[in-house]
Amino acid sequence: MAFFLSTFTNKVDKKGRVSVPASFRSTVASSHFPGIVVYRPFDLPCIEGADMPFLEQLSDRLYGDFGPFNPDQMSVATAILAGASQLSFDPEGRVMLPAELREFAGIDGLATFVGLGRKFQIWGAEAYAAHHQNQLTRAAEAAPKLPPFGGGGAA
Amino acid sequence: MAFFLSTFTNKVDKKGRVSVPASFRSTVASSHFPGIVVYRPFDLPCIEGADMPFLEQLSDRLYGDFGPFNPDQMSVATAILAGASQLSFDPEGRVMLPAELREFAGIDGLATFVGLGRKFQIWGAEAYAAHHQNQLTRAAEAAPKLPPFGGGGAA
DNA sequence: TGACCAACCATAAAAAACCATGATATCCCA
DNA sequence: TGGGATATCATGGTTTTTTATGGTTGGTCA
Repeated sequence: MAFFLSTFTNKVDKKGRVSVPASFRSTVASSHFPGIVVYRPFDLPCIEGADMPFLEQLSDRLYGDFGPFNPDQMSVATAILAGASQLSFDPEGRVMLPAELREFAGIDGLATFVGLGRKFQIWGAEAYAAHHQNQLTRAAEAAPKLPPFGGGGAA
Repeated sequence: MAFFLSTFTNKVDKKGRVSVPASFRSTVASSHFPGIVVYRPFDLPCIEGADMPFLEQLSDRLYGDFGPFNPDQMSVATAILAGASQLSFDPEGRVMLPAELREFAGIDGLATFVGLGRKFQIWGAEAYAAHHQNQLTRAAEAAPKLPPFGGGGAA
């Protein structure tokens, strides 16, 4: 499954197109849908994205645990899947960010792609600068309190 | 199997025809029945739909989990399978929603297609706006209680 | 014959492909 | 090791195609 690292800032043109960082493109290239999937996270004012297998796994996992008609499962599925969009690359490696998500995240002019492993986030460039500082501070406090990783399995 | 994402709102014309979102059409194109199957859900005032393999799997799973003569299984099978309709696309990619389901869901004028992974829903546009808000609230409460997703969590 | 349904045709708007360019970074060879 | 050639990447604009939508026609079945 795809793996996203590093931070990149690219321009959003007047048509809403933005180049996806080349390393993000290559890591999703092998998946059956050669593009990205973006959705609106619960709490943060940004766009979150991943590859298609990530979303399929999320969907199938929810269905598998609760059967296809559990109300809590349906609410989470609605929140994430219904607001998600499949974005294909144009021949130059760009995608069109949905206007609704772009407005929600306040992205205008510059978009910052933030690799977070199995998923990534897209922020307005200025908003990310502040968020990044917050996260660094918080991480320094939180890291010592994390439980130990299981020895060798997927964390 | 087909995978449905995003939300689209399309017009229902005076003959009852609705364009199925292009991405929904393409994801069911590979299935042995190149159309959609719609049925009336248990609790929600909307139409639910999926591709044919989903319904087959649902049926097989009911029989497999409970045996072919379990009364509960039969009631679920009757509720969903007996009321289901196969809808083919016209050359422009539209379907005719069965009048009974359209009335049940209160769909009139605008129909909202809501991708939920392996299945989707069709709502009257106004009714969905309210339902969606409910779901978001509920999801925010339910999400932390769900077991962790593979690959690092979804939100 | 009349209601209904499936194909056909037309059109405007939106999205995708296409083409061109500047800027980096990389490679290759003297 | 220096420096030109080359490939990749990000970016902007134009053209073509797809989509969604509306209406019309022709056929089918009660």
